[in-house]
Amino acid sequence: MLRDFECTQESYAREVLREKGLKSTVQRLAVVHVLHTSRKSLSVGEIHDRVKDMLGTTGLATIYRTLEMFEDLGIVKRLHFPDGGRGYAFSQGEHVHHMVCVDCRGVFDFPECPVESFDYASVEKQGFRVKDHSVQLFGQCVKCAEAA
Amino acid sequence: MLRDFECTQESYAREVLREKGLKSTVQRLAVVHVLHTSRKSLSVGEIHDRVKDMLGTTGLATIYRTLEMFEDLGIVKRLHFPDGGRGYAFSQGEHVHHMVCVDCRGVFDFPECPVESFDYASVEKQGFRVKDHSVQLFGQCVKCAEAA
DNA sequence: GCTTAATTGAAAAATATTCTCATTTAGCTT
DNA sequence: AAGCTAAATGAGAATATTTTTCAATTAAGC
Repeated sequence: MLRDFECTQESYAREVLREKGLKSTVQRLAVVHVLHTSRKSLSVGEIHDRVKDMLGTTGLATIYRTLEMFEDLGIVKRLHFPDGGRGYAFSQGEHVHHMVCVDCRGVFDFPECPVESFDYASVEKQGFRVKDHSVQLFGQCVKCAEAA
Repeated sequence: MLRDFECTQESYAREVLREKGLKSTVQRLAVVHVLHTSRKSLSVGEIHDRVKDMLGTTGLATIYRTLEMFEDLGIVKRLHFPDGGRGYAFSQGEHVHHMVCVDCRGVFDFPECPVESFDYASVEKQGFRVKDHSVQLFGQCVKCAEAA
């Protein structure tokens, strides 16, 4: 049961939490740790299991609450896979997009935004006011491409 | 209990189904009808309710099975909302992206692909082989913007 | 160290999704 | 238009997922 797992990402999370007047509980920091040390995105159940490994008993509801909160705070990103599955990935900073390997669910960031330069004219002609967007690339990472 | 609801979209679905050797059941065609006549994306429950209105009794499992199949066939698109909700929208043709109104869940197509011209170089430098992508724009439609 | 509001855990409740299998039906074939 | 057959459906059980409730615990400021 490991408890000292503090590093950059945990400090970052602490700060975001403090700014919002939220508490930096061991459970929350453990979620950050689990996510940022994982190369691949994790399901709620996987996160729960790993946090339990770190802290001993931990309620599943806490994981759900933490993930929802972290998503609002921009600390984690929820990913949607073509097969309908969901995964969570650590995501420091605002505007980062992700590509995910559909085989291993590995997550790779890319900071350039493919939509940035897109001309919304045709869209806004319909009166639609664009406020946000989500972009995900799907494919295979090196390892999985080689394995296949 | 309406049963003659055949029009372009239903014919299209029939054709796709026939090509794959799948049956064009009333339930499947009803799902197509419900989706393409709806301006907004619908949840599984909403689709089920509306199909029941059309056909009388209809099993929920059938709705799930149909939606999964239609997604594979490219007839419907599953959308993911920022609040975690999911919705389904009719989506004739291959490469169409959607913007969704976060208030009314209305769906608006746009055929131009914002990612099309994106240079994957930085991404593929990492060895990642991009095979597909998902793009969704979030915002407000005219009506909801005015109402707010 | 104390205090207090925020957070957690555990279990129940509410939802959502999948599975099973007997029955029905679409799409041939004749 | 009746029969055949594999595919599809319905009903409900079984699972899985997510949310809620509330008493007990804990982080953070004093």
